[in-house]
Amino acid sequence: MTIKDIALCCGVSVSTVSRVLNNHPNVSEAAREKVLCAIREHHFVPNGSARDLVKLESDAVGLVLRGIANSFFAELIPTMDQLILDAGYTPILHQIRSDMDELDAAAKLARAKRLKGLILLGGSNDYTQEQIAALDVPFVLCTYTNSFGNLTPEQYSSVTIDDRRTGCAAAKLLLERGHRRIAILLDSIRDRSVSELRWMGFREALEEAGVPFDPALLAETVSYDMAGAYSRTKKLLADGEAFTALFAVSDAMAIAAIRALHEAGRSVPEDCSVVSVDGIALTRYTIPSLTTFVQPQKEIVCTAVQTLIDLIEGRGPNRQIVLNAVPRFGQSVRQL
Amino acid sequence: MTIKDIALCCGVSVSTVSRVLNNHPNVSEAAREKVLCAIREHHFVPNGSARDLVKLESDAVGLVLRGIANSFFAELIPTMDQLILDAGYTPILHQIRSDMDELDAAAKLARAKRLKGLILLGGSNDYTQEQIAALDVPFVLCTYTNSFGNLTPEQYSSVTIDDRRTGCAAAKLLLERGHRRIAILLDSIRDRSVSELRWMGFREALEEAGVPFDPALLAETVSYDMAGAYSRTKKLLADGEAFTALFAVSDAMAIAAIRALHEAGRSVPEDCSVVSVDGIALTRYTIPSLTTFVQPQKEIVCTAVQTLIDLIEGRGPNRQIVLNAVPRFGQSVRQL
DNA sequence: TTGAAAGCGCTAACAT
DNA sequence: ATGTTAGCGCTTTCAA
Repeated sequence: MTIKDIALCCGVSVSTVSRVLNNHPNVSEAAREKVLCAIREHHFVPNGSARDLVKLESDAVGLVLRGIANSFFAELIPTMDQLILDAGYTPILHQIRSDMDELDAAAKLARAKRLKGLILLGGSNDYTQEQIAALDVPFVLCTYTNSFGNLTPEQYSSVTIDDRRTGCAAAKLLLERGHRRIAILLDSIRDRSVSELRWMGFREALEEAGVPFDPALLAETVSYDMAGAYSRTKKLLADGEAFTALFAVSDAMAIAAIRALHEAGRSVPEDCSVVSVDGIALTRYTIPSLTTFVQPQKEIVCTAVQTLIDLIEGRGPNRQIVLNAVPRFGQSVRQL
Repeated sequence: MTIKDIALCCGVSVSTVSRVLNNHPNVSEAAREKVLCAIREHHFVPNGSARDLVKLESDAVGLVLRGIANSFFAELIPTMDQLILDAGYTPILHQIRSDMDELDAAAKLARAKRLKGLILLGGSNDYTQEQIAALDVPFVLCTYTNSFGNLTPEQYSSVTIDDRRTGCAAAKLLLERGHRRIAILLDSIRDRSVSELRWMGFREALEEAGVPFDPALLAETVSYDMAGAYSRTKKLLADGEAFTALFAVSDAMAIAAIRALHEAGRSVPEDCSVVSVDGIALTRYTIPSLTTFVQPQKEIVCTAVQTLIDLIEGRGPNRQIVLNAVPRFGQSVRQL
């Protein structure tokens, strides 16, 4: 069923059908009625590819998401979707597998679908000039800080919290409460992701406080999921190193860690304090509720979308926006 | 940048470029090399719309998801994606807002994108013949049971657990452990969704056991999120009706309820047992871990994809598959 | 108010 | 092995 079929069965030309489809003014009531009727009757929906092809301009912006199962990002999507719609654009969600290069995927997507812009959620922190150059549409990196110094501010836009500073603040929060032997649970200290940055901040804070860090308290997981965090914490406990607090780089990891601690007979916060980062909805409800550095979801979303729209509509230069993650005090931390 | 530009700058015709792009055999090494080089240099990516338009057949199957933030469904997506790819098709994720008609959205999507098939995740349980008729491609309803009897088995395929029976089993599990005053936390008892079905099973079990249900123990939330479940449980507690157990129709709701109980000074399972449905990854890690009726995610995904592929490739008729949700015993239930 | 026709970028049949 | 060309379904001038 094509526009031609509809035209045929209504005794009008394709242009008239097209006009009706696009709410153009110059169509007689009679013709419009006839066409609409045929459309309803045949459940006709115009072919998107043909439509997109013929119009040089698209109004689509891509949302490239790494890992749909990551609650923090999943929680951002609905609002982001809505804001993009409100701005008059069409959001296109695209999730990519964790083993793929998100910038490459995004660049291809942008070209293949003629996107107006891109928002990248949850990528790495270490992009090369070349990778960035491949993106020929405006884009905003969500949760990226140019911490490895490869890019210049003119080259990219970003909205993020300061991961390093957040790691630092988390450590300080624990130090201030008397903790000295603090374990850290993270993905990897050299994956150029938030893990590495939060780890750097964490180390800094300890150093500044003159507290030596025992490498035995560094717990790197293999995978970024709860199972990995759980078993790694088990191992940490089995190794027998003493610690009174744990910093987990994500809420999900913290929850898995708390379970491991619990099973080892160590209550949180009585026997071990736990602090993490993200502030997903769940953390208000767990027992104990989590003390976590909340990423300002609403602000992140608004700023990211606004920045992108400004770029698309030529209203502004690339911007790097760094927001504050503020601690929300739950029940997972205690004073020593 | 189009295929024509590449052709021009390589001194070949568009067909040669197209052949290279599609790995066709009859291209000389020299030409292929030249073209590939130009493609790399210009970061050329063929226009997807033009491609899709020209080929009558697409290999796309749509995954229509209601609510990306729902962990249960979010956890299914990656595997489903992979299985679809393995079968030689291209998955297209499409999330729709909760206030939209998912069948209508799916039908439009199928026509607009010439989809080969559809998998619908997390819709309602009450579709009309008309709605179904609008779908002109094979489809599988994931978590649908024709419980309101509008459809005939020839009309649709589905993969689901038996929600009614699961509600029944949940109630029985609690009854067997001596509970008589059991509260139930759900979305709505008349939204034609899983809530209503699980509620029906729950009532059945009570009746069968000769245990009268106190309407004061029916807790309907306004929204399907944790905040709603939390405040509704608070209200239930404030109302002062006694109950020794709670059945929550989803894990997320159970977790929120446990927090509300906890804040009211009632521990789980000591002062109140809690059982739920879904078996999301998280439930193994919460404290207490949840006793929950686990939906067999892997089986659901495999069966759904297999059924769809069979339908697409004309290998089978519509099938309705009902799987078992089996309880996984956590720490949230105790014997009275 | 309407229709005829060009062309969006690509693939594939056909011709060379 | 390579080029020429006819559409895919639609929107949009332009002419009537």
